[in-house]
Amino acid sequence: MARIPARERRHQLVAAAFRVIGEEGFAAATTRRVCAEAGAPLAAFHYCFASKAELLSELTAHAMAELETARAGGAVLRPTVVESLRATLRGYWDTVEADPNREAVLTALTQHALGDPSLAGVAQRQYEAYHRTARTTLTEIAEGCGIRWRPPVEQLARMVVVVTDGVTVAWLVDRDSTAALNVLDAFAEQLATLAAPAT
Amino acid sequence: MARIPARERRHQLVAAAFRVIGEEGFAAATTRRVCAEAGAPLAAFHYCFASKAELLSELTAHAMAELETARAGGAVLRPTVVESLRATLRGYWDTVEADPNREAVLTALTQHALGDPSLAGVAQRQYEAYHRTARTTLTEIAEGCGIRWRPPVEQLARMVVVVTDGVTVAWLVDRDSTAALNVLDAFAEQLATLAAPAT
DNA sequence: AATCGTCTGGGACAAACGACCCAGAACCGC
DNA sequence: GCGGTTCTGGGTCGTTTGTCCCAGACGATT
Repeated sequence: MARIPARERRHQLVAAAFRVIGEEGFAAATTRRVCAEAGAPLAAFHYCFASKAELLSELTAHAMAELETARAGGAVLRPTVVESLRATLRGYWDTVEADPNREAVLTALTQHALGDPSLAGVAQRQYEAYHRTARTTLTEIAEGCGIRWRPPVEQLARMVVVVTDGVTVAWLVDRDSTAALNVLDAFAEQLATLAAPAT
Repeated sequence: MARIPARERRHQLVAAAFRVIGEEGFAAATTRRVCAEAGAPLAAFHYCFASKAELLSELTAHAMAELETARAGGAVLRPTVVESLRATLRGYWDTVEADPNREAVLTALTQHALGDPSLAGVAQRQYEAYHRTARTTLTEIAEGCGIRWRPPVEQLARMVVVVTDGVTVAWLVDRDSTAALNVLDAFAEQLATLAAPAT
């Protein structure tokens, strides 16, 4: 087995855990399974991490960072509001289809955090991050297109989170990309009707 | 320990598993934990069920039956389309708040079924059931209000599933009932704009 | 009251898990 | 080349899990 510095091993193990959870669910992510996926000796696990919880903690941070770059990278500006919304939502969607595992892991993470009291707050922070990126993206579009949002941005942000999340979960189940894009496009049009001329 | 016929024990165990999964997640639902929750001896488990998988299978059937009655009981008719949609969505929402565990179990079930190949198709059937009930409810409203839906009903049904599912998951995380109702009401108004006079 | 099928009680079991340990191989700066 | 650090290999430990077993207590039927 190749000798690999601990720092790099950590990343390998996190990435391996990411794949395992994404493909086989949270329960499959045992220390042995993760090490096998990473091609690492079992001893490497507790050499790199104090405990399994530490791996999970790092994985959570990693997943949320990836999410932030993916969803916040959004805000694609176009001449009209509808087109901007559609392009932005489609931009997000591209990142989902490009790496379905990321979303699978995030939903698995949410689910797991909801039941485990020791992870209380993790799911909340996750969704606060969702709302925050949705809010900034909506504001960028409003400024870029020279409009303002009629309802409070918080409310619109929640709608965005609800729809993107719902679309993603539905797609994870049946992998119907056409239906997913239909819903997102329809949502873009509906959202656009909530724009008003800037004050 | 009271002597209880096997048939009744089965129901007790299923109900106990339901509570455990809803409150503590899928991983907590061990045979011992479920029996303890049901107040049953451990031996009762494998006397009533051939395996844990059989319990899970029965629990899935039970959850989907509950879901069907809850979501399909919908279709509250009002003079206008908007009001009907809003009342129907709120009717569904009442059942969510009345029994949050049901939804928690269903999302946990989806998540679990996505990873486990031996449960392949369970999540798919679950979402097909969602779509079916959404479709019939939308059709009922269309007939009741004397309108027709401009886009294909399948597409609208998916939107309904996406939004209700998304709202539910978001609420399970932060329990913000006001925000949930806001989104549902806004969605009702948006959906109503997709109605056209009957042919 | 004797009998028979039903259910309980208290174990037992192998497997898999997280965690730990330590001798020694590989690598580094010197 | 040498010494010390870094990582690996292969094991062990206690716990928890699903599953199984069986003697015996119970309840209904006769």
